[in-house]
Amino acid sequence: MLKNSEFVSKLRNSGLRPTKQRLKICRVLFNRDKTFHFTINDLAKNISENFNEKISLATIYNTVHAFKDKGYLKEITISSDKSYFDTNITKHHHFYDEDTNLLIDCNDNEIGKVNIKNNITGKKISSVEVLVRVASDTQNQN
Amino acid sequence: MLKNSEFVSKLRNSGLRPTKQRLKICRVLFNRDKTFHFTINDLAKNISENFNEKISLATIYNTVHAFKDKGYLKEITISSDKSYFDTNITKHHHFYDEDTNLLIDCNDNEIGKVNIKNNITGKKISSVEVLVRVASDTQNQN
DNA sequence: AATTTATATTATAATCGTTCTAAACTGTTG
DNA sequence: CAACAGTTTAGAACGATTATAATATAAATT
Repeated sequence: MLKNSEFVSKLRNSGLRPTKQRLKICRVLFNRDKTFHFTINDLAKNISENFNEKISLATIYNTVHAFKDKGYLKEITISSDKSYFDTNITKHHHFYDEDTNLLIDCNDNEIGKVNIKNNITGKKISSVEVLVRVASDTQNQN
Repeated sequence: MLKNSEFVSKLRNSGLRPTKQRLKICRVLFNRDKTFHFTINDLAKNISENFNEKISLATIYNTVHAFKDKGYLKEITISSDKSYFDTNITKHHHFYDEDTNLLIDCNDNEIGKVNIKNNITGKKISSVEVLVRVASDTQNQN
């Protein structure tokens, strides 16, 4: 629940000009109680439905990627044709419900720490991500 | 290191006709000592470079997806624009080297069992996948 | 506050990977 | 070997994303 002026400084601090479009997208993404998952398409739809003034699709792509590069968003790839963004940028894992196509955040109550015993020599771990796919009992398994 | 006749029955048993193209792809994918990771593009390139007779790209897509659906291949999605297939169909996890774009299989010596304490109510777990991204120490982290 | 400069936005075109199409071909069955 | 269903093929179509280049805006400079 940030104020507009807070978004302005957040953007300035990361070298992004606080344009009308970026501030609007900030409000849509970060002016909330809870974090959430979205696709570019979800976001574009949300904006076009809830505001009279439209934002070009190219700008939406640019902004989401800029926010991701600055660490304000995380990208979660489910399959080659499904990419979600997450406003929760803390380390966490996900359930993916194959019935509803919904992502659900996990916390330490659901998935214990992943124990990495040996890393590749000379490399540093940049992230560890667990994806648990779930489906209703009656569903086909693979 | 399977013989051609073994591929023929393997295909027949899963309801796939053993066509010339599918058998050639079987030989490229499964006539090896070690399992490996590949992209559709890798495979198409491999075939066009190493055989005089070409296979249509559509057939390569169809075949890889058919093999995946039959459980002879696993798909590993790294990011929205990178999808790999794995001829190792056992349960295992991966390191992804961001410097070289190479996938490396993990076994239990590298990553311990993932402890899923609570699943979503009414759902069954269809898969659990861990992806550990690594990069050289000097690389930018995110 | 006007001017200059750098950066961002826009609509549209271009691109790329993948899937679709429909005609020709091949494997299988009787 | 005839008939049929399944497969392959080249090329078209598609959809998501990125590039383009003109216009607009923000910031820096005067």
